[in-house]
Amino acid sequence: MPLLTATASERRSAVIKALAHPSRLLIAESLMGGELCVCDLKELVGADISTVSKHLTLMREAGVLNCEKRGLNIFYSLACDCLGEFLRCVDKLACGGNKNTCC
Amino acid sequence: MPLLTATASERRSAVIKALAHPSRLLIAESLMGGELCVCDLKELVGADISTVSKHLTLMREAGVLNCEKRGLNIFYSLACDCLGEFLRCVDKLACGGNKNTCC
DNA sequence: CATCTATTTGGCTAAATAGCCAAATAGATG
DNA sequence: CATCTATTTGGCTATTTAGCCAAATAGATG
Repeated sequence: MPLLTATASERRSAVIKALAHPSRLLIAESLMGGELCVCDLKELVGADISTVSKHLTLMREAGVLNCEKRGLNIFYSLACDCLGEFLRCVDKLACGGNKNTCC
Repeated sequence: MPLLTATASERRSAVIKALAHPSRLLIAESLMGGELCVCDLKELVGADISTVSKHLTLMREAGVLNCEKRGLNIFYSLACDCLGEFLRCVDKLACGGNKNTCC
């Protein structure tokens, strides 16, 4: 399913999904400190490098990350500086979590 | 995996995941206009009511929704008014989408 | 140009998620 | 209290996603 022909709603979901996996969220949070190369991110996440690469591809295709090749390495960075406010909302919700069980 | 004993990172991911599915995102967007009951949301989403109910349970357990029983109906509402800024960031990213394919 | 390094891609298996139907539950109402 | 309505739960199948390994690729370097 090519993202270029996706509906606005599908693209929104793809962006959110790109941040919904624990490893991918960790990657995004780490990139708030500046760009990192794939091998740095592999250390960070602690998974096979091919797994990390696939996470990065998914995030890039969703529009969340940019990448740039310099020398031997490929450096990934956040496509938008709004991640902070995104996470501020997430944390507000995550703190409350599970309190309401009326049903 | 009980959410009460989850790490902060797991709870964050659960919140984001709760908004990452197209039907669930639609539900959340609709609730920005005020609370709705399960049968309203069933119409909106157009899936089996049991499917909708499971989406709602997941969102509630993640902390994204609250619910309240009144009369025969159960009304769901957003647990936090920050969804607007959350989506503002998502849309910034969703617009850019897929532009960068250096690799 | 042969080789080395960093990264991606293909292919596979295991695990998680989504959706439907049928059955159970809880509370309202006659 | 029998029944009705709204919703949830259980159980199942199909689809999607995650992760590993091995192989391919792209560009840098001797």
